Amino acid sequence: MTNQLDSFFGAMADPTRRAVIERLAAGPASVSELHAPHKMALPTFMRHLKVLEETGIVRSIKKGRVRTCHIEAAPLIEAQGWLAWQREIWESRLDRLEVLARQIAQQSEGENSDT
Amino acid sequence: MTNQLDSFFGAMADPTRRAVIERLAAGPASVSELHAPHKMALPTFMRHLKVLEETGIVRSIKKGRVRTCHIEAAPLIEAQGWLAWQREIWESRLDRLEVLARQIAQQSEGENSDT
DNA sequence: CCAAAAGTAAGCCAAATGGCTAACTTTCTT
DNA sequence: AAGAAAGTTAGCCATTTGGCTTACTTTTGG
Repeated sequence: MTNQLDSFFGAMADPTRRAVIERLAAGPASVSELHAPHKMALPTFMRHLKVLEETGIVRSIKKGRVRTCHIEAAPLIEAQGWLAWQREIWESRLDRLEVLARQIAQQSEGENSDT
Repeated sequence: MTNQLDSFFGAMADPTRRAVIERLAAGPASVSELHAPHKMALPTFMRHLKVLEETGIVRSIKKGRVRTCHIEAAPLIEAQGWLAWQREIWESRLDRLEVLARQIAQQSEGENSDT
């Protein structure tokens, strides 16, 4: 995936990975602790963790045989910023759009609007 | 994908689709207009549009032979909300985490922290 | 020093994703 | 009525993704 946002959104698109984020938001945890609530095999789960690390959303340090993971702020902030930015732009003309959409809808009385 | 957030993040993970959102934030546009800046084949592009529609991020109405697309607010707002929520939780303890991480790092002087 | 604990590594498989072409439908425009 | 314009359908293909098992390494507790 090309840039920061690509990999970030890609990482967040999976429920397991979002659950890990939610858990880590409450504080750091070991791989096994993070794995416990998920019924998939450990190696499978590890790959989700790896995705999060490669994206920079999660960091980890290994002490002895235990790897402890924690959240990294920057990517989340960037993504939130992008969404906020988009929202600003289109919200500033949302009322106009609604009007426009309604006009088009009325002009096309008996027509398909979906699929 | 299970819930709203899954499909939303999934949709946003593709650069073509994000570009479409960015374009549509500036105002509605026809399929061909949206397609123009992208060098992929039309049918391929159409499938990106379809993903956006199925996710509810984009709506469209067809009048005559032209389909006009516009942005839908709700999903973006929900996603932004989720991110903001996460951020709140973990930012409230970020300083504590930094301290903790540093402690662990020091305890494990000559060890691997990655891979 | 030996076994359990905690990760890692390697490889296999099915389904989903993202790209293509070719052919078809519907709606203008002339 | 003919042809261009704007989508749409269908089907093909390569890569990626997300899941699994089996086997291995490194710590650590007894």
